[in-house]
Amino acid sequence: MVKGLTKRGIAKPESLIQEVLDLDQKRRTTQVKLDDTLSQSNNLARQIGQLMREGKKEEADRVKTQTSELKQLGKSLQENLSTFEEELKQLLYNIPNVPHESVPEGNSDQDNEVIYEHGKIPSLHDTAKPHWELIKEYDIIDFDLGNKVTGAGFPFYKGKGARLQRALINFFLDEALAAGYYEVQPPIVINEASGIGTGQLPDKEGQMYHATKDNVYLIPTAEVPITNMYRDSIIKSENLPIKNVGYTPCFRREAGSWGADVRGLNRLHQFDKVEIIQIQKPEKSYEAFDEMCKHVQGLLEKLNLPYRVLRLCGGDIGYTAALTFDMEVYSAAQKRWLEVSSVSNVETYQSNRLKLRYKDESKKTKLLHTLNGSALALPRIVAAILENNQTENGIVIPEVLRKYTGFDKI
RNA sequence: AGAGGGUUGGCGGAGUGGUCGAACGCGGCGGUCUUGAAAACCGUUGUACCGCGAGGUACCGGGGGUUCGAAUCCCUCACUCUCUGCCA
Repeated sequence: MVKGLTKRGIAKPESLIQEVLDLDQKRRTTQVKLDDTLSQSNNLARQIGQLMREGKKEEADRVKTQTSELKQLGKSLQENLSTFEEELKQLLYNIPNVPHESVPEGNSDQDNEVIYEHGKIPSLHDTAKPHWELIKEYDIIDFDLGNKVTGAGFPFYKGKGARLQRALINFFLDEALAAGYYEVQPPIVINEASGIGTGQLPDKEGQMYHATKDNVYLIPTAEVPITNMYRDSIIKSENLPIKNVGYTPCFRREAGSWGADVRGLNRLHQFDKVEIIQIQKPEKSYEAFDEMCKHVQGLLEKLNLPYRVLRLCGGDIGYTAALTFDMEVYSAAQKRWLEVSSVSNVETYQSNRLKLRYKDESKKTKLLHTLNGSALALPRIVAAILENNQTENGIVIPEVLRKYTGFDKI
């Protein structure tokens, strides 16, 4: 654990862990004392009840005098206990997940490991354009209109642009269904408890749109509502694994960093995504992880997009994840790799907060593992399709999408 | 948004101050009976924390209060339902 947290660049994991252990010890001894005190006063209360029923009022009154001291003690113990519990909770909520042993060390995305590459990087003609020029030329995505109606990062998709988008959503959903996922359409607004359940709160408070009047948040990913479906539940072993897929818009405030890297569709405040999630027994969660990665790779192969798979390093991996693979497609005109999917095994980090459990063979209640992955995030896929498939006389729609789009060229 | 009702164990649904963690029904699990199954009957059946264990403690939407004692009384918040209004 110390090693794992060090990979994340946490300065002194040892002292942090020691702090947690100390606090837990204090919590425990306090609770024992409290339980004992309560036990005594429960006994006295029972005695009084007994005496009252027998009509021995004076005796009951005498016993009553004994209770006040216990009550006082109980109260202060209770206060101590609550304090310790609250401190412990705060401490634990602010510790990220411990990375899987295969996670490489590193501080930034520079240190991520490329573990697989697929497809040939297309060589485009000299006049090839980046997608932000193509969308203007063909009038399929309109940022100016978005600026007018909402603000930066909220584009309009128009005509064949809108239809391409819809085609991709349907294609991704159908592929997931074929792979055994169960389709859900979750709410795209969540309450605070859900945000805490999947770990967006308190860590990512600033990244979500917050409707303060009702204290609800716009989802940054469908992972939040779809995983929170199972908050506070004990899943029957025979119903595992749970495999759900859902399409939703996603909203991210993404404060900071604007510039060339985030031009056009590369980063938006609102975007569409099809998300797959799995809930699986601990011993099988890494099988599920591989299956999910294969599924995502299959999608990219069917779309004929060159891609690579990265194993994220300790410095770049998300707060809640134990292991994350990012899938990046090559966007030929920008000459850049764009992240289009991120598959994570969160292990028990979320289930612990969600109280998401199952009964194992020996009928013990145990925490499940949760996994999530994009399959896929739309805008960058659109960007890559537009750029990679551009020709002198139009943009060629990938074969697999044509039955969804109803046209084969833009 | 206004008025009123509700929130109890996997589900339904009792319970208005004292052995209530909670009747009863359904469902689940185990058993008897049966060639097998159904029916019937008997038993069992929540979660968490502490403890080697016996056992103890907490939880009847959340938080607080009254009381020796609260599922039951009071305050407060949330959610939900019905009616009215508005509305895709």
